[in-house]
Amino acid sequence: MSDSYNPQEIESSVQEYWETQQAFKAEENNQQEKFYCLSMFPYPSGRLHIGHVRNYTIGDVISRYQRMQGKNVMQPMGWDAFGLPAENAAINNKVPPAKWTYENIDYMRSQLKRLGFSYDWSRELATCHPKYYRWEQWFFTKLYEKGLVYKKKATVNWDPVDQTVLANEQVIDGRGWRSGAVVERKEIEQWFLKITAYADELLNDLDQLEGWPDQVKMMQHNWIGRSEGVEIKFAIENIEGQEQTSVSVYTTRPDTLMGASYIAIAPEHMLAHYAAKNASEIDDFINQCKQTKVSEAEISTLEKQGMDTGLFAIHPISNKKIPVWIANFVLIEYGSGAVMSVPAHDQRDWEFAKKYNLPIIPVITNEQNSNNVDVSEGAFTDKGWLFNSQQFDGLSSQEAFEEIAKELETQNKGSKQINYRLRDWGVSRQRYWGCPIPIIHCDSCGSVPVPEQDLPVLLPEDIDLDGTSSPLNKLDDFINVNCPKCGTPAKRETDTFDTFFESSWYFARYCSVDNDQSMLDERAEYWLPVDQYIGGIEHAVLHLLYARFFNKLMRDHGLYEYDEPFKNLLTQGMVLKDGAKMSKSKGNTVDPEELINRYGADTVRLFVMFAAPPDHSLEWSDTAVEGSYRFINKLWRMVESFKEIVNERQEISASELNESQNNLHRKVHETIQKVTDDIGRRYTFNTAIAANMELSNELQKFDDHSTQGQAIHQQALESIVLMLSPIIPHVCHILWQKLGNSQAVHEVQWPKVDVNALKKDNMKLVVQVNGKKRATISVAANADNKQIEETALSDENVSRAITDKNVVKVIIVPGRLINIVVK
RNA sequence: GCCCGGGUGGCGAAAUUGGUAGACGCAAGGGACUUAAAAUCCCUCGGUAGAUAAUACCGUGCCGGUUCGACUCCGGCCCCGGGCACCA
Repeated sequence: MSDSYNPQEIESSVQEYWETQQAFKAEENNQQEKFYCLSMFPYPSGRLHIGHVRNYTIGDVISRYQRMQGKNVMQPMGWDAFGLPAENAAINNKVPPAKWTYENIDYMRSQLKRLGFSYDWSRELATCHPKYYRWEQWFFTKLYEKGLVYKKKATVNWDPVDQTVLANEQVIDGRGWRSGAVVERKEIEQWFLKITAYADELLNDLDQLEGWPDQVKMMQHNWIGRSEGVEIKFAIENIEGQEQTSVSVYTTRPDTLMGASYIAIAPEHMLAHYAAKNASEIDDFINQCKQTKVSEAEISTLEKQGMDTGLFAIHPISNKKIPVWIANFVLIEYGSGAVMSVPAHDQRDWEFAKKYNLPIIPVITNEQNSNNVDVSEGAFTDKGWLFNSQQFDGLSSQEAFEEIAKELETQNKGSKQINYRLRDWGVSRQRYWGCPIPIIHCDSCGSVPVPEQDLPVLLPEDIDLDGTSSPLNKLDDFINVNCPKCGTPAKRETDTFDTFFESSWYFARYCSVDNDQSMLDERAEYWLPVDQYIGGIEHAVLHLLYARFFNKLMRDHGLYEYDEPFKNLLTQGMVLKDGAKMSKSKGNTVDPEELINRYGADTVRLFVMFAAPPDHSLEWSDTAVEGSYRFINKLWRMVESFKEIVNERQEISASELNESQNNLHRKVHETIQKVTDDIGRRYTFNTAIAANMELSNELQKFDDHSTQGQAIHQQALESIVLMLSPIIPHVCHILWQKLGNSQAVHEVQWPKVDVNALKKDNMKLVVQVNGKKRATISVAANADNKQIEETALSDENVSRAITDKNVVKVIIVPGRLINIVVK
């Protein structure tokens, strides 16, 4: 009697086995090569979605594969537990965010366990727990002492009805999502981390990251955006007595300076406020510009609008007067909040100048000693040679860069400067469900960090939320404290950290998760850096840049020595259904739990790995899941029926194999070679699975009950079970036992390629004539080019294709094809 | 708007360094087994012509180029997706 495949039964029993054996508990061991495999931890939103399943299956396959390669593997899991959704749930359902979050964590943990991931659960962490966040509060106070933290005004989305700050995603068509009020930009005091102090290192160290996709490195490179240019000071006319009597601009194209025809400033610029004092239409315009949310995408897609301030700037070289305009697309956050506009040589400036009838002064042409450039249809943005530029005429753009910078420096009106697009990291959030910023505001001492012995600053958990302002502002017990320095009554900071703060260092804390005496310890030195990090491509810049930054901060604080946190990075694509990202609002989600109930975890894991390579987006298909289930059933039956014919384990004797045994033997080792490369190097799990399916198809046709037949058959089945065990671990655990093995499959060594088995007597070559396939020929594996050519030319189809023509040349690509070029 | 990806049969995909386009799977059609169904097994499966053959031509978003040879490289365009600093 043979058993039939019952996924529910075997999965729970295998999971129980792993748990009682503590099979995946990781311990530091200097005798063994370590492998730290990390998947981006989830936000505990309530239930796992398919994107999680995909991400964590990839991580688990890599972990199990590396374990079979003999590595000491650590794969932890935790929860990115602070964030907005908990507050929304609290408002909607009257349940405190902490309760909601911890309940979600419990549920999602049970879902992860049902999927059979090989996590070391003893290292689990949740960022909303004081045991975790106390260390980031501590670290923040250390950064404060080092001068890497400062306070400044920054813009937020303000809902004037709910009296609350809104996240960008809470602003819909310019209105607050709850109140429907038109949102305004508002400036408030916030804490910043000096990430710009590390801009050069963050940029240069990208070169070290050989295991990162070029795409991600390119995005970070462009995000940091290092540029070399000149900062130029334009004096403002008739503005004596004001705080600011000039305006600074930064340009990467000082060679176009003589073509500057106006200055554009941000609506929040000090000069804009000055100009608005006596002109109500300017004031109106500034207010109108405020009614847009704080996002670069939003601002750069706005219709370009501007208003003349009536002020004039003095051109630093020509001393001519040029007007100062307010423009809605100039960002106060970036640089000095002002730009010099050269409409002839910048497309955006050109469009603005056309719209408002401002002068367009061409000064660059693509021929030397010419003044011939057409800017009637658009700006000429290439570099070239100067004209119309006084003493700089005839210089190349590159020469002019130097000469103009020198002239400005001499006159004390500007200097060469390196600039970054990267801005300092604003970490303050005006929200409840986050880590309290450990600062106390004292009237006489200013901002005072909370002393180490008073940490953690606990977030009060039993609260009500109503959607207006932060509840921390209303908790007198929380706010009213004595100043740690002078002891007089003071106020506690009520802002919390950006949740990126927590996710910037969790990778390190897993190593020392139980340490209540310090943030990290020597165990971090053993495990770090992360050998393989896996997560969504949507994190390519922000999270991954902040984590790299935090890593350098921790290194510079002596917490450990490594420059970069993640050696290898795999960015997985989105999971789509009907061509759109799965989301609750679109109603196109698939609940993995239902699939597990129906088919078992192995089928779900197999499908998500088979449907597409990990970095592609994955198009969900319900029917295709059936196919994965069918394949597992087929594999099960193959093992069952093999057990019926086999008497006892037979050993392969290579010299005794007949042709079909030899062919299968070769196929087994070709498959091992391919699958090892696919999983170990290429991360193309889909083709690794396909190769195993191909081998299974051949094996199914193999009906040879002889001694050697059984030996080859056994090896083929065992190889398939071993190679698929990282992907479908439960069923492979059982099948491995059924094949007569006592060791647990996750502890077995990965199969090795026998190079002798790969040898072939003949090879097939394609014959092309003028690049078109005309025939396939078979020649001896050691045939020389002359023999290959003769065989090819004697082929019937080939000779037909070249009749009446002259052979010009013959190209032979070893082992692949032969191309006969004729005329 | 800016930065980064992607586009191949009815569908998901494969083709790893410029060398046989469509492996593997899904769906579909035909057949075997069965009283029947499910399950399983076998066959066909990019298009056109041809006889369900041999074979020929066309075919990897569009237009053009380089090459003996282009899904792959180059130039230009169209469409889709990700990110844009307070979603995570």
